[in-house]
Amino acid sequence: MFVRNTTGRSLCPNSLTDLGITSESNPGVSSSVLIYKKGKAIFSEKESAEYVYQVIRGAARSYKLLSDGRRQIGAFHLAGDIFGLENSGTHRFTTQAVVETTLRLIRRQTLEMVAETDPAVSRNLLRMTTSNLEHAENHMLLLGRKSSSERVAAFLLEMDKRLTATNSMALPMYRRDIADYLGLALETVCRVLSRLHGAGVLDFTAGSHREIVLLDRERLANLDPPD
Amino acid sequence: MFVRNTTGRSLCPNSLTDLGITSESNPGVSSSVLIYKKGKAIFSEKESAEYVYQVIRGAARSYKLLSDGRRQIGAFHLAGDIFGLENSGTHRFTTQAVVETTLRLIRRQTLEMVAETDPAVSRNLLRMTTSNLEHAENHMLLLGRKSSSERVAAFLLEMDKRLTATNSMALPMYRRDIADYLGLALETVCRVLSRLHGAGVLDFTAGSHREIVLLDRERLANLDPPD
DNA sequence: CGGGGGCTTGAGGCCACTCAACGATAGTGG
DNA sequence: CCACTATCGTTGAGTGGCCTCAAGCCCCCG
Repeated sequence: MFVRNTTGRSLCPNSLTDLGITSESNPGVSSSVLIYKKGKAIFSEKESAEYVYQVIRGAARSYKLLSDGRRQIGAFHLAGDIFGLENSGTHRFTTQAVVETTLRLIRRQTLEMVAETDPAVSRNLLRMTTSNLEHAENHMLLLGRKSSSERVAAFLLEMDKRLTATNSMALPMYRRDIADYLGLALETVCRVLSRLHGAGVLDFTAGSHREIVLLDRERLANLDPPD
Repeated sequence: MFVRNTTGRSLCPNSLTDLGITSESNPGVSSSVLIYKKGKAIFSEKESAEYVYQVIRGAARSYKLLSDGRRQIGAFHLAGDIFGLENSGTHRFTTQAVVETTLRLIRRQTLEMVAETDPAVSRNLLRMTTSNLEHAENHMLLLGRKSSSERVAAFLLEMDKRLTATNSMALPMYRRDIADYLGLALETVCRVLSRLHGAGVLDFTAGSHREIVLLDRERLANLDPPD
C-alpha cells in the first residue's frame, strides 16, 4: 500500500520513514493497523498517550470542547498525516474518526527510546511538532482576524492542497466539522459555499455535496488575504 | 543601542539552564544582552533566525499581519520567557518590544550544535516547542469559540499567573495589544474591563489603567468556561 | 500648559448567529 | 423494491453581539 506523506515529498512503502526510522537502522520498531468506524473516538483529552498514529485511509478530527458543548477543531488528519505525538505524555485533544478510517499505530514508548539514541529521529520529532505549531499559528490568525468568506476560502485552499487526487476533492468532513474548524456556525459555512457556487468559483458534483470542484482557484486565493 | 557581549558564565550562571545548558557542560556557549526601546522590532516574519531570545525585563509581542493591517498577536513574552526558537530557520512572526525591554541573545547555530551532541538540550528544545504548541491550541479554542467576556477573563487569569509579583499586576501591553491578542476590537476590551470593574471583579490602581488588581479571581474563573 | 498618545464611553450598523422549516440523500427493514 | 427514518445540507427571517465611527477624558511629558 502506498501513502502520501504530509510534505508530498516521496511515496514510501515503509511509512515510518517519516519519523526517520528505517527498518535497517531500527529493526525492532513495529506497528499495527486498526480500522475505526465513523465517529469512533481514537483517544480523548487528558488521556495518557500510548500510541502515535498515522492515517492510512480516511480522516480524523482533533478538538477541544467547552462545558456547554462548544467545540473547536484544531486540525484534520488526512491520509499520510501523523498525529497523537504528545511529548507531555498526555493528549491535549480528543480525536475521532470522521469517516471510516484506517490507522497505523506505533507505540510512543518505542519511539521515544529510538529518539533517545538516534538524533535524526529526535530531529524529526521536533520538525513535526514545529510543523503542527506553524499550522496552529496560522490558524490563530484565521480565527482571530478573518471574515467568514476568508475563512472558507482558506479552508478550501488548504484542503485542495492536502487531499487533491484529481481536480475534484472529496471532503471527508461534515459542514459542522468545517464550521467548528473555522470558528463559524454551520449555516454560515453553507451560505458562503452557496455564494461561491453561485459566483462560479466552485461546483458540487452531482449527488454528494461533499464532493467539490474548484473552478477558479485564483479568485479563491484573492478572497484569502496575504501577508 | 546599548550592547554588552559576554559569556553566559560571567553574566548569569544559570540563565541558560532553561535550555538545559550549564556552564560546566557547555562552557563555550555565549550570549549577549540588548535593550530594545518601546515598539522596536526584534525580528520580522520571514527573516532568517539568527538568535534565540530570553526576556530579562519588559515584554514583547509576536504577531502576524494581513495586508490590510489586521493584526493577530500569537503570544506575549514576559520576563523569563524564551522566544524566537524557529527550527525552520525562518521566523514565522514579527516580534516587537512592547515597552523598553532587555533581552538576552543566544546564537541559534550554537544552540543547534549543542543540541546535536547533548540529548538533554535536544529534549528541552522539543519540550519548549511543545509548550508553545499547547498555548496555541488553547488560544485557538479561545479565538474560535469564546465570547468577549470569556476571552478577557481568560486573558486576565493568564496574565495573573504569568506576571504576578504582588497582588496587583502591571500589564505591560496596551488595550490594542490585548484586543489583537484576543481577536476583539479594542473598544470591546475596554467595555468588558469596565463592566468587570463595575461588577467589583477588578480594580484599577489610581492613575495608570494598566495596573490592575484582581478582587475576585473566582468570579473571573467562572467567566472562563472549563472543559 | 499645550499636545499627543492612550483609554473610555456612546450611538448606530452590520456581520454572523440563532431558530426554524424544508430538501436531499443514504441507510434500513418490511 | 419501496416506504420509513435518520442524518446531513440548504435557505429564510429575525436578532444580537461585537464592530465602526466619533467624541471626550485623562495622564504623561515635553
